[in-house]
Amino acid sequence: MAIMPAKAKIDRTDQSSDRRNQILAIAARLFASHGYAATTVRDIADEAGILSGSLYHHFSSKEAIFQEILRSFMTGLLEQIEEIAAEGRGPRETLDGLIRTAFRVMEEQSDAVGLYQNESTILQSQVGFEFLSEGSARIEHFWREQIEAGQAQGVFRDSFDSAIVYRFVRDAVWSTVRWYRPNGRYTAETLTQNFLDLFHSGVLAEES
Amino acid sequence: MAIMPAKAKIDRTDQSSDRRNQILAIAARLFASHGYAATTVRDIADEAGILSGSLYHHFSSKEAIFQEILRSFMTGLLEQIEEIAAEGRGPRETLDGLIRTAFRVMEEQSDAVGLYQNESTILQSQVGFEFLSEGSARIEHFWREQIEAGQAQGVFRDSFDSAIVYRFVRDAVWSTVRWYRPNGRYTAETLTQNFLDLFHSGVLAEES
Amino acid sequence: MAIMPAKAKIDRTDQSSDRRNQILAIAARLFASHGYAATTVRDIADEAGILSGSLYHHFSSKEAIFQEILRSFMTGLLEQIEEIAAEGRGPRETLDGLIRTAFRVMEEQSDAVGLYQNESTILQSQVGFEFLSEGSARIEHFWREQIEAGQAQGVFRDSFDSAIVYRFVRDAVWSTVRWYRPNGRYTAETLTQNFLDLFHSGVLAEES
Amino acid sequence: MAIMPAKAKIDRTDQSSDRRNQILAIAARLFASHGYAATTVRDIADEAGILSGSLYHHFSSKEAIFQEILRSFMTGLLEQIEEIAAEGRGPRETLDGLIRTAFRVMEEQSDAVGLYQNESTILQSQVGFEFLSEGSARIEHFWREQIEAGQAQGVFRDSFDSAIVYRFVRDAVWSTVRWYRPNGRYTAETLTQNFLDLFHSGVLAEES
DNA sequence: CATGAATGAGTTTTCATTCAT
DNA sequence: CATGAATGAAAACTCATTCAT
Repeated sequence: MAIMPAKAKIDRTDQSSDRRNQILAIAARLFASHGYAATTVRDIADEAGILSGSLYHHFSSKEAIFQEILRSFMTGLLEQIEEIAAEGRGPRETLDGLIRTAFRVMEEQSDAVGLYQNESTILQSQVGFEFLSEGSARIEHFWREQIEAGQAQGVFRDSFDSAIVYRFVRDAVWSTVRWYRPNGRYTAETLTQNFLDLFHSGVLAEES
Repeated sequence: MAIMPAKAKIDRTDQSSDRRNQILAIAARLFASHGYAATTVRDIADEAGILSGSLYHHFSSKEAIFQEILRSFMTGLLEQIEEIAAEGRGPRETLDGLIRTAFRVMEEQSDAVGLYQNESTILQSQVGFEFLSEGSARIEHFWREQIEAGQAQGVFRDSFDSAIVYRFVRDAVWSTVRWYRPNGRYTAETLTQNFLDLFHSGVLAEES
Repeated sequence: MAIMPAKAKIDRTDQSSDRRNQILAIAARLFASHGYAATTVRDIADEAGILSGSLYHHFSSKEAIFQEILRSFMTGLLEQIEEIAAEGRGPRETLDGLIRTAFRVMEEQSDAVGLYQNESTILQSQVGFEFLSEGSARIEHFWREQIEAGQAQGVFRDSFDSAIVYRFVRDAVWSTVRWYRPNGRYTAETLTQNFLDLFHSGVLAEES
Repeated sequence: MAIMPAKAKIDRTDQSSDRRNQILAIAARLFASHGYAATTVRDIADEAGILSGSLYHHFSSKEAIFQEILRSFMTGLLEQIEEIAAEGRGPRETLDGLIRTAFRVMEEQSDAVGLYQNESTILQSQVGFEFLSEGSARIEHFWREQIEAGQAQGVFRDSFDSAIVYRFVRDAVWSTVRWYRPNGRYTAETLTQNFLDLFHSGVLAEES
């Protein structure tokens, strides 16, 4: 089962020079913290220690930077999911794996995740960002297959709708990026544990 | 137990004229769909059928419009929660009530909710928007009291952290605004049912 | 000798209602303290307790208010000078009288004087404000006649140019409006005494 | 005796490029002739041959231009006065020197002087323009020291107040900028001569 | 690669003025 | 007389982008 389509590595100017990546990281952080529209190319250039005009030696436009950040995030995410799919384990183990992965990605790439969380509504139908809907549709499809397989096998209760539950889970997990602070009160592992616990069993105590 | 502080509503121009409210509604919709920064005062004025400068007869700035939308949303939300608190029911019933209310508010004020979801990260530490953190802190506090009371009474399992669970729930519920479409495939009631089911019991089938 | 031309009382809407005069006084104060351009009609209306649009029931434009203030100031000033001229005293007594009068006017109509001091450069060649140059030319003419008469009579030294001295005196006197504070350290009488002393004898001690 | 404080010139963008100075000169002229508020950034840009937005490449705001003009004027003026103070001559010679210098500065920097004359009232208590009051207080202090020293030494008559006389002199001298025209009827030297004559001996002839 | 100067189209905001009620 | 809503023109300022050096 292929989550990702045939590899189509986009490399406009694939001089993955340090400079480029450094700028991408700076931009991701600023976009995530102030919003894409509210971040100016000068903000990015300032932090990179160059003049705003000089950014155009590395990227063709502000939007190109934005796209590249999200595209590489989405590509990486799909690869991770692909790996889990490749393991071919049962529905419960697979979903647990997806959830663990999501929390890990949220921690490791918090800027891209935050950016996606804040701008996705607006991006959904934007030209040039179709890869986002495509990627997220592919992920949703895989998730629903797993949920429905689990329900068919009696591993999961069948009183809920797979699409709805998927979205609740997805949003709850990714939204943590808004309040999770590395080196804060909680570790990503604690979040994962708590989430899986809630996900598996809900809040109610056994009513034996 | 008081969720809201003493009423102190002193608006500089508190003429809740029809025109004002009409403009607020237009602005809320535009801010929610394109983002605050990407919405121009001219967009708002155009939809209101006036010139952009004329907006300043009603509001002192673009940000003032933004603030007023969020402030009245937060005020209304706190009132709703206050009502539930006033009923003084048990933890499970109270939380169920809060969740039902949230879905209802999400449906009725989707613009304000969407706006809050998309811009909250950026607003968190913005001057003039402190009422958002204050309100949300008050809500979180009430939620956690209920969760912990339920755990103490044995109604809820005590294997999870009240703060973490609250945030998962909050984010999952409010995030629905991003994909829920009135008159779409799902009703708000369906969402509520599915959510409560998941919230109460998780996904796993009884392992008897 | 007539300082003023035939009476041409300007009364566009000569309802010298209290309201009008009240507004003129408010406007004069604001124009004097913040400058004409930096004072908005709304500032004036606010202080008058009405809406800015309502000002237009009393005056045809912002500039009309400005003109009326300066015109009535100039008219009054010319009348005062006329009176002194009518006394027909000698050059020294006449100039002393003019100086005394100027300090008195400066004290009594500080707003108009201040306004004139700050905006005169710009107004000099403005259409609609020709009465200012006309009035001030008339005053200068009278002054120079007196100075030159005094020099001819041997009352004043004749080592200086009447036009230059007139301007030094005029500017020194009127400029006091910028720093003189009623009820402050100095009285207008003190200023007058000091000025006359300096004017008459300069700073140097007798070199006997 | 130090008139100026320790040099602390730290400009954010201290590239005294030709372009900057050129723009400053244009702005000074326009501000002086039409007033600060009545001069638009477009007026300045037009004369500089660029678009109004391009001004912001050189200066952060219209007010910043204003400040820079006045600040460099005040700095230069204080330096000149410092030089005179350094000569350490007697009160009469020192004051004569200050007056000569003032007329020279008035001629050489008529725009800045005119600007200061027209806008000082409004600027007096404006944030960011404190250096004006500070500078002028320092100058006043030096003048009064000289006047009082002269009175103590019997060089000057002691029938007048040093503060009042200083202000008369200052205003009479600087106000000439409003009517003095280079290449006009009078030279700056003529003004200086007339002023010193009046300043030293007043208008009255010897009453032998 | 980077600078520094500029463009041009747009933004929010201001404000004198008008006018139906 | 006054209000309240609006106009319309212009203001200051922003910012992505270009380009000669």
